[in-house]
Amino acid sequence: MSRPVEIDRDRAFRRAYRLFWLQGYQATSLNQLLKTLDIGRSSFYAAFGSKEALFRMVIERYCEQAQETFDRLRANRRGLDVIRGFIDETLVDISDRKRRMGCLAVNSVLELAGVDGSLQQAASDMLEELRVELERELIEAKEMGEIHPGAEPAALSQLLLTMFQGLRVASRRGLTREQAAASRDALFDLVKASPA
Amino acid sequence: MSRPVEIDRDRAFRRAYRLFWLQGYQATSLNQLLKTLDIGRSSFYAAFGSKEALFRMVIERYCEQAQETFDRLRANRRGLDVIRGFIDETLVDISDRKRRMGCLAVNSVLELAGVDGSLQQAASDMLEELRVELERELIEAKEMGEIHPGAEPAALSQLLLTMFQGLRVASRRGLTREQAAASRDALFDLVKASPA
DNA sequence: TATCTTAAAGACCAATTGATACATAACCCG
DNA sequence: CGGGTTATGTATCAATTGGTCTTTAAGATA
Repeated sequence: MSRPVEIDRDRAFRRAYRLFWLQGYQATSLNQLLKTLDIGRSSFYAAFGSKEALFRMVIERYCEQAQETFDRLRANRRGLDVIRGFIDETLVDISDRKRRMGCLAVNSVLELAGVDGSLQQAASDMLEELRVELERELIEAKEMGEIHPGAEPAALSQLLLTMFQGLRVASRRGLTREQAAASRDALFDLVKASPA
Repeated sequence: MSRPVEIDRDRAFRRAYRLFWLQGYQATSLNQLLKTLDIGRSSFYAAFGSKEALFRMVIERYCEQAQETFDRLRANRRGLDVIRGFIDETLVDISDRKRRMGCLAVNSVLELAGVDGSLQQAASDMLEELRVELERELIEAKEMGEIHPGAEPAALSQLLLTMFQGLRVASRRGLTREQAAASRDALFDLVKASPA
């Protein structure tokens, strides 16, 4: 039939994923991508369409990954433990280098504000999805009696998301594992106490 | 002696300030700057040195502005009221468009992570300065009995800064005035309650 | 008025941007 | 062993990037 594909698309995608996450969209040039993915220009465009299209896929994949993490955690936890697990996996129990990368969605929302509205929206949507997941677990936590019976999961999820976003900024500023753990604990003290 | 300056440097600077804040460093091209500042290339380089140098000045000015806001607020408030005033002025009582711009320091910390470490550091330093200001007022608040006598201003200032950063992200995502006000109130409930 | 100093306009620069076109090469099938 | 099909390598593209350099112009002083 034809010449077979030599390129390891998944491998290339994973590298692009990491590079975009690390540097952001604008700061990542096509040449750097080609070098990092170790593929030629033609292969790049054949496989991914364009730099922007690839970034879109990366964002999408990032969302799925977060969803998968939630689903996995829910297999053997419930309520606040799910949220705690998510924070641990994304903020505390990771290498310093990875913590430095922050959250791709948060990074993108800020970087792309004045560049590409629809890309920014995609990133923003992901954060809203995260909030919904948080709310879901807060509802569960309320039923389980983990949090105050008068607490409002919707409002509380908003507060949690804000804290999460703030921690991701701190993360990029060099938050240490110890500080991350302390923030997590403070966060949970706060969730359990609210409303006073 | 010589030909007199025609350029309104302050006016140009103010425009650059706003443009960088709105779009970020990378997304703002030199040509767009020249058009917006309404000056020629020569005048630009004579007045500001380079795009990067100008951005540095903008960041610096942004820090001063925040300091001035704090100083002004302290003229007739103390403790938590200073913090509340700061939040109101930077997050609540502003136009939707301005709220959309978020915080230049937060934006820059995320955008410049993979671009220019020293620029990023400058932005990050500003946030640390903000935390120090918050801590100062929390100490005052503690002496005034506004917050729990067992509260630790250092830790609480960290929490506040995290919330602040998170709100600035939310801000760029389109937080409304009402949501901002609600977040502010939730924040203060939390500060007064802590530690439970 | 002639000259000196300096500001501003704009031509020009190499380098890089993301992207395309075309040529080449690899493989399957007949 | 060709032909057909498709993947890859490379030359090339116009546009834009931030920045410099030369020229022109404006005023002050002598």
